[in-house]
Amino acid sequence: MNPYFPLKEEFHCSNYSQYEDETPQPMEGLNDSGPPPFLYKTFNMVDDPSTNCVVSWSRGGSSFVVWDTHSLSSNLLPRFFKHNNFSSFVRQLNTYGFRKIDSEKWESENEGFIKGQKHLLNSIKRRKNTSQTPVVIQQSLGSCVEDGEVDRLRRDRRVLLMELVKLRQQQHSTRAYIKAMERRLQGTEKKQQQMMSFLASAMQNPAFLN
Amino acid sequence: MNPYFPLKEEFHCSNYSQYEDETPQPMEGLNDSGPPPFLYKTFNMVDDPSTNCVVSWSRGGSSFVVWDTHSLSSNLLPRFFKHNNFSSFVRQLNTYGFRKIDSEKWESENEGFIKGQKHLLNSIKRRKNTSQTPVVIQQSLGSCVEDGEVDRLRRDRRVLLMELVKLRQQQHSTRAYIKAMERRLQGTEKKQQQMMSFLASAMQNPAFLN
DNA sequence: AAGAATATTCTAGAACC
DNA sequence: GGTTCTAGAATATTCTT
Repeated sequence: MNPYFPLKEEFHCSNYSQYEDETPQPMEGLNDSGPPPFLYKTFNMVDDPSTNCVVSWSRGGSSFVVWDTHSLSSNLLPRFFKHNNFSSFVRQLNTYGFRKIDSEKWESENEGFIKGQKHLLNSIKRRKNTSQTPVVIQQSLGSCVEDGEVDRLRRDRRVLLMELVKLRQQQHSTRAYIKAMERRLQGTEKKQQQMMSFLASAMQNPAFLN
Repeated sequence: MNPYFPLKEEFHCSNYSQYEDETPQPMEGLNDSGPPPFLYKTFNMVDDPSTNCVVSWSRGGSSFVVWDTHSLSSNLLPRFFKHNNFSSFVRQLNTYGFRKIDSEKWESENEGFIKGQKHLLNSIKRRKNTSQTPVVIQQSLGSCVEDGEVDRLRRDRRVLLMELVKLRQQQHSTRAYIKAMERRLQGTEKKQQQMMSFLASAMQNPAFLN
């Protein structure tokens, strides 16, 4: 599976696409690189009305449906990505937090993946790397105490100890991260509360705004 | 994806199958339930010479090749299994210890999966245990020499391993907690954004509030 | 060019049946 | 045990600095 194939087929969907919207593209923060390639590529793929018979937005526009997985992998994926494997596409979706939401159809969803809201793609975060743990714990089944046994045991213990130290360090930094996040969350929720009460006052006395 | 579709296509492979062998079927132990369904179904599927253009044994017969994944999933899988998803098929192969051995072709292998050796299927074991606490540290009762040191080392190792397992579990749940918190934070910050823009509108046009 | 981030591939975990 | 969906892990590849 290492394809560089040209595309052979064209689409002749019964195309009910009425030149949807223009996705105003909110002029992107000037020094912002924009959403990750995978996200905007997928967005464009879903958004293209000429391929709605293969993949399209759902009715509400808050998710998308792959109507023909074969055609998607054979014809669409290689247009946008460097492969034609549906499973690779799915892996990426999961990495970016998409969820399959229908056991009958192939329909997937993500809070930041909304029809006409391309700017929301920036809110989608890729899941981070999990800890690189080599794990060299190999088991042994020495029956009696052989000459190498003691050495091996000593080596094992050393490796395990190093593992432990590393894990503990990881946990330490993780805790720090959690603390920071908790503070952030608290702050945000407090601000939200304040804004709510401010809004309430404003609604009771609109003059207040001036 | 919950299909009960009839099969539409037939195979017209340029069939170079010359009535291979008869797979002597070594009369199966009488009180033996035989290999798991997945294995013999897959074996039969691969072995069927009429579908060699879709899936077949490799030249040596020690592995098998899927030549057409689309056709396999659409036409062959539903004949043998209760689904038509290539990924589900692959999942089962992995569960039974098969390995993909060629990055170009889709070729997979298992020591017990050999052309003409159906009886070997019985040697293939399904993987099950999840948290493989892999090390079987058996305190061999009759340690031969210098038992003091060895026993202590063994005890150390056991303790360290348990420590490791515990830490890993902790980390796992910590990650879950972080994930939950990240979601929460994201939601809150989004709401806040929305409220801000709402407020902005309201301030520009206070009548809006009524 | 090193090092980080993202993409692709293959395998495994986990929930559900 | 089987099917499905998601995640882990190992490489590739690309982007950044």
